[in-house]
Amino acid sequence: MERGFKDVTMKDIAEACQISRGGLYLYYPSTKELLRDVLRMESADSDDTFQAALSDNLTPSRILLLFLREQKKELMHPEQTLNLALYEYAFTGQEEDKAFIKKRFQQAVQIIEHLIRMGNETGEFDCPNPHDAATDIMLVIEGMKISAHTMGISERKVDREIRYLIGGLLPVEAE
Amino acid sequence: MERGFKDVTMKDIAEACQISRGGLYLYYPSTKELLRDVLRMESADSDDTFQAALSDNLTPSRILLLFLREQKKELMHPEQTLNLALYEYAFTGQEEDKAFIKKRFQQAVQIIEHLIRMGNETGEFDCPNPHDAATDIMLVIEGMKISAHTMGISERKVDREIRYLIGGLLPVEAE
Amino acid sequence: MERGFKDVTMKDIAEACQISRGGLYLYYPSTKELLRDVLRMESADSDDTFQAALSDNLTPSRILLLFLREQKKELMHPEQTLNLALYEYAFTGQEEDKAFIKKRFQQAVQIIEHLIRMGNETGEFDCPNPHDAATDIMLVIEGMKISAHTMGISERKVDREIRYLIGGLLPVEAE
Amino acid sequence: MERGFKDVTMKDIAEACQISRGGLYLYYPSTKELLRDVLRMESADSDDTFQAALSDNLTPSRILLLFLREQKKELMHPEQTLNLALYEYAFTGQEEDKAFIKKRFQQAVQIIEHLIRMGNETGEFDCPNPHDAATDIMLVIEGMKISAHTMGISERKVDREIRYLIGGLLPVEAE
DNA sequence: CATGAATGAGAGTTCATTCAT
DNA sequence: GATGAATGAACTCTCATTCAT
Repeated sequence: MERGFKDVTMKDIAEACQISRGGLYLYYPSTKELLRDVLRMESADSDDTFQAALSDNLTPSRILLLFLREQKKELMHPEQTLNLALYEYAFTGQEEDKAFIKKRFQQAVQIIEHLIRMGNETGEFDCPNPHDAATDIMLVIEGMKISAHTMGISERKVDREIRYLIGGLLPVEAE
Repeated sequence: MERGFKDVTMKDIAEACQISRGGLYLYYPSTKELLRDVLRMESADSDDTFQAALSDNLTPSRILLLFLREQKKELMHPEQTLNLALYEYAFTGQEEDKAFIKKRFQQAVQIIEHLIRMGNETGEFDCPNPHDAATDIMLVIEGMKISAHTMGISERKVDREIRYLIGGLLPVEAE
Repeated sequence: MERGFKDVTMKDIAEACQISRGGLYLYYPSTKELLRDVLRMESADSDDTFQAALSDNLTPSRILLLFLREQKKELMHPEQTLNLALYEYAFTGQEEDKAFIKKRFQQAVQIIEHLIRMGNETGEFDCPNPHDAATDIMLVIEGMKISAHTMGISERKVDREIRYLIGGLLPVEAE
Repeated sequence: MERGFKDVTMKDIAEACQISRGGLYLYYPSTKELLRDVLRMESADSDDTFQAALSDNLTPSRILLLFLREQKKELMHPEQTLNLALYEYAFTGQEEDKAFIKKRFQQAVQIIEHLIRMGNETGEFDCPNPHDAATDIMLVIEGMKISAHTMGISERKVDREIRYLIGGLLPVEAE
């Protein structure tokens, strides 16, 4: 979180963990493998959160809103996030790394798509193209994430964007 | 383009320019200042392109399409782009750098907003909220750009997304 | 055999022995002591071989030839030999180590000298200076050993050299 | 000379040369390349000495004796010699290195062979097989060199061996 | 006895940066 | 202006060695 991926050194990490440098090397041969592992753990965590929400019997629009609010939190405090490290990691990445990141993205798209379809059935949503809409939402989030790191993003803007995204899914008479 | 910002060294640049290291230091004290200058030049170039299109008397939807196609080209060949360097540069950046990047982004938003308004007048578009729509478009592009670097993006996906974005602007009966 | 003395580490040895590093340290405090022991064992082995040959009632020239053939085998496959390790060990060595190696060398000289004297008596050999001749033979062998490691040595050359050495011991009319 | 090849570090050399480590790396990427160069220079030096002796119109036996005395000097002070480094270097060596060392050895053999042939003509020597004899002499020298490093060698022994080698070349009535 | 986690010293290596020429 | 040799800081990585278990 503090240094991102490119700038962090094994020394930094060893010191932060209060472990010797040699000791750290017993577990990870480089920052790359280490980050990979950390990302995997984090990924597992957020999956759990998602599943919990789904099994809580909330309405689709409610769950989607919760998801977007969760994203908002991260957008407001990008420096408490591993996103910067993830991006830098991805930039150097081989195909294997790209596959890992792609999978993360597409899982999110699928879940949102699923929510939209459910909402279409309950009448909460009226979206002719759930897959494209879901992809679009995720790309906007991705765009906001990177914006948060590169130029900063205001809370107002995030809120407006969330409303805009949700608005696009609602039936016309509801707008 | 080859190394991004974090990995490139003054040595790399000096060699690529066939200049001595000491000589390079006469012009730039670090890769940071050097990249800043390169980005500024590039920015000026793309502004010119935009202005030229506007003064060519094309319809708003046509210009927007041209703009999106231009973006598509970059998305298909991210390694021939300075985006990676720009992102890495932004990640380390101080407020000054952020302001520079934000300005670039907002100029683009303004132009797109302007095009949408023009399109609303000519009847090509029917968009109740030009500013939000323009912001949304730019965020999607930003999302696709970062995706192109982190996980790769297929031409099909880009095309579908472009259609989706334009589709959102068209009058209902035109869909 | 694989790494020589300078390059081998306690880690290598522990792994090759499928023992823990800590466990290895219970027996040997360093590669030096360990090698010393291995060399001692090997030395004892080759002494036994020699003694066996002597008590087999072969003629002196026969025994000498057997000895030289044994050396030849080692010269042809220096990488299956501890010679490299021995040399590297000797290079770092204190007086104690030198004494050990010198003893090995001089024992061999004595045996060869003894064989030459026996051959002189039976008339197989005609060598006015058995001690010098024996030293000479051992030095040539030493020279070939080091050559085998440093530049390689062909079988033909070894054969020729063996013939040359034996030839120098034979009575003039036998040549 | 002090550390041999395996133990010497770039740091040692940098300090001995009163140069910074980074500075040393400007010239040599590793101790290997550095030693290679030093050996080449030394080799050139000793070639010159040899050539000078040949053109001084001394008798073959005289030149040979001078050569052997030169070798003796080195044998008496092996620690002022690069032999140890050369041996260790050779031990790790690839084919290229072996070829270099072999060439050195064979050049010496050729010169000695040449001297023996000249001596045969002048009647100073009576050696039926100059090539084998020359090889033998060089192997003995090699044997003494390695002995000097591994177990030490006394001046008396060297003298005796030199006499023995020369003796083998002289006509029978001269012995 | 044996293990293996942990430490810490030290080697290799690369560059940002300076400066005499 | 321009060069490029030189420096020195910092980082990676590997093991000899120790020690609690």
